[in-house]
Amino acid sequence: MQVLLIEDDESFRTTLALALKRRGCEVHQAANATAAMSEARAAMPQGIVLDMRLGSSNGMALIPELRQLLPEARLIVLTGYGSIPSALEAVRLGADDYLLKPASADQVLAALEGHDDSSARPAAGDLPSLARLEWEHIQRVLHDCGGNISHAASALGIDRRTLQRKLGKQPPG
Amino acid sequence: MQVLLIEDDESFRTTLALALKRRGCEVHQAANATAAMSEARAAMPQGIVLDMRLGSSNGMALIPELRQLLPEARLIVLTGYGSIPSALEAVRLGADDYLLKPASADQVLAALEGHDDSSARPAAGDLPSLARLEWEHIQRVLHDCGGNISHAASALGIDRRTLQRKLGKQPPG
DNA sequence: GGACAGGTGTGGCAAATCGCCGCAGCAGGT
DNA sequence: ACCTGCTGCGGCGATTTGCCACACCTGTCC
Repeated sequence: MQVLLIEDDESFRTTLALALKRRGCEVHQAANATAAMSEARAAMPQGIVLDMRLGSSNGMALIPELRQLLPEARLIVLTGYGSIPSALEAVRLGADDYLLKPASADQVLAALEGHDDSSARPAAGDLPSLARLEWEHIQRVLHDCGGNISHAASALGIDRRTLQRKLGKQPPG
Repeated sequence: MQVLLIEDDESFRTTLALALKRRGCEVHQAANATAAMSEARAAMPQGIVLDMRLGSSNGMALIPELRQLLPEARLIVLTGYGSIPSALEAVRLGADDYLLKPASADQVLAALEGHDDSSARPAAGDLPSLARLEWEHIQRVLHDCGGNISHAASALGIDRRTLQRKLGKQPPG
């Protein structure tokens, strides 16, 4: 299966690309919107994995273009923070599925093959604890700020010192 | 506009029904799956608001039936705790939009009319503050526990007294 | 080189918060 | 009546938070 991986975070992209290759995919990579479109035209992949946040531009805008160029391709959106409205927007624009980072390579592959990944669908009665939710959100925002603790703290609305103290502790299990 | 409101929580249903009537809708109500289908056959509404959790049964299973009976109707899913996978599942089954409680009557009406509610869609780079995320999660879990503060507190992993104190304060803006 | 801005790690301290106890009231079931 | 479970409230010690300060490092600009 030919897969086009559009993702600006290089370490994450290469890791995922390697994992997909190991699972038998032929992987093309792109780090920005223009490279993504030219790669798509050149390779005509059957599967696309698209990050929502490509540097400054919005990956969402790429969905219709990709869909028009490759109507038959399987288009998966991969995003860091994700919300229900943005997920619905993505599928309205033509995406087939919508995954949250960190997503395992198996989850991505299952989405590319069109399987419903039941492991990602929480049971009806299971609710994350407050501490766990907080920790996951902190990790997401921190990664979103490129590891910049000061910016992450102000985005989270808490003191930089408090963020540092929270990061120094063990994640809740 | 004829609207069918399928929701088992009576107080929430009557409140929302009143609000929709005040906005010019003709509202039919149903509290369970069988009543919903017979009401749908009788009234042939143009709009449907469906709660995901109807007592013991799963509202998700109703979506294909309703869609088959009323292919032209606007079908909105309304759910208490909600997740991205379940939102995608709902639209795959034929829902048009997916809202989280607590949703204002204006939000519901906007969804019924097919407007994209931009107020619910965060800008691409905007990240919710920790306090806001915590507050929303608390509201969700609390509603999911049927308003039972003790159960919600233990589900959240915090003390009951702490939950009471948090609830006594204003939501973050 | 020197000045400067921005990010990070560390410490201290008052104020706010949390966890945990108790108590009383009130509804529902036996 | 009795017991069980949920709720609201107060208090107290332990923990956490917000906000200061300071030193260190890394670039950039003059």
